[in-house]
Amino acid sequence: MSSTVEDSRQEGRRAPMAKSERTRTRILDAARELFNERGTAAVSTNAIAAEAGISPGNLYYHFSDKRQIIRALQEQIVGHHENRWEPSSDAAENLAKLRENVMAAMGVAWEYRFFERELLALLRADEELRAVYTEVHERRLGEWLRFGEQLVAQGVMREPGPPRSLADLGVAMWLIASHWLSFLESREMPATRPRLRGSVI
Amino acid sequence: MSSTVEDSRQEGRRAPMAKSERTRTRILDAARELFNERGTAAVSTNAIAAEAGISPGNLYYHFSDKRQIIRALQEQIVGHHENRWEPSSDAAENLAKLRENVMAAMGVAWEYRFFERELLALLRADEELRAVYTEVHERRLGEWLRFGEQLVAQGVMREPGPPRSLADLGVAMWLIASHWLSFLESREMPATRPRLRGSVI
DNA sequence: GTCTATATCGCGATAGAC
DNA sequence: GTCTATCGCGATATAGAC
Repeated sequence: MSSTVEDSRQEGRRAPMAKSERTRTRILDAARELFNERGTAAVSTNAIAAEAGISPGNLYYHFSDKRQIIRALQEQIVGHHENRWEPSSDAAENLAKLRENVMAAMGVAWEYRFFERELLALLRADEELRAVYTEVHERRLGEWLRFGEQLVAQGVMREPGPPRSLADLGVAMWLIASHWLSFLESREMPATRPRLRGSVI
Repeated sequence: MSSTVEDSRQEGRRAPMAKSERTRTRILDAARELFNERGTAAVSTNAIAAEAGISPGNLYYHFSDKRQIIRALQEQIVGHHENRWEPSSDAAENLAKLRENVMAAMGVAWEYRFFERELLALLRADEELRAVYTEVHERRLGEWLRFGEQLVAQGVMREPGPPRSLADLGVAMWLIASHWLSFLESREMPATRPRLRGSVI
């Protein structure tokens, strides 16, 4: 369920949802689930409504468009990645944080795996989506770089030798983190929590 | 164009194609191109026919189904990966082969990037596709393992320390090779040949 | 082999009742 | 806010002429 990820970084106690807000959320959950299974293009708004347990028409009260649904899901993803990678002056703490963040990134990548998968097509089809994506990832890579430099400075990690850079390492880690669980799934090894833990070290 | 990949492993001189065969090939090329751009579900058979320069009806003379087209593309992919990873007794030769194969894998992954991207959805939607996929990848991983063990035995490579194994390393390399170019593309750094070379070392 | 024409279906999106 | 009904469109797949 969505809760696996949902809980990790939200405020401890959630404000009671308005009725409208709850429906909106159920639509997004349903859409995410179906997108992951079949891909965005193969999922009709009708199917989303059915999965969410509402009428087709009602869906259009909350979202003007399928694209709007995808954009809303993107916002959720961005939210999940916010405010990690603040480097600490304590080396052990940073190492723990590194592990935790890679785990978290894997979890998010899994729950929203349709997004990484269809990334290029999605970005091509929606300029607004692309704008947000580029901006966020620019920022994220910068954060990772500062964090990585700190790790190197603290002797927790060796800098990769030329011609490879810290940025390259970041990219490689990002690629692995975002696709590892999907890979397991494709090999018919269902991605369970313990398996996730086992994947990180 | 497709030739980038097409040429790499085929017999030196291609037999002259029958008219039927040529149309079939043009359909597959068109489909691959469009699938990569927009994703399989978003591409109609009409669009494929148009891109291939034939009529919608004609397409159904050559393929009974969109699924059949995808299956045919899968066969091409499998063909491109056949007969690499035969370990040699010469260490330098193996190292060169490792590089060459990673490059080649990247190239294929790029030309057929829709396939990796939509993998889970595709496998879920087509039992036959899944059967071929599992079988081929089982075999492939075995080949890589024997190759990797040879590299270790020849002192070209260190075995990763526990709890990571040679198989894990293979998976990580596979993930990177299959997604690296797509990643570059998503960052708006178009994947050119030189960039490919630069990516491998 | 290839074309044009067409039947059938399901999707996206809106209108209007409750 | 939510539903049902419906319009218009485009997609798949087939039929039949050339």
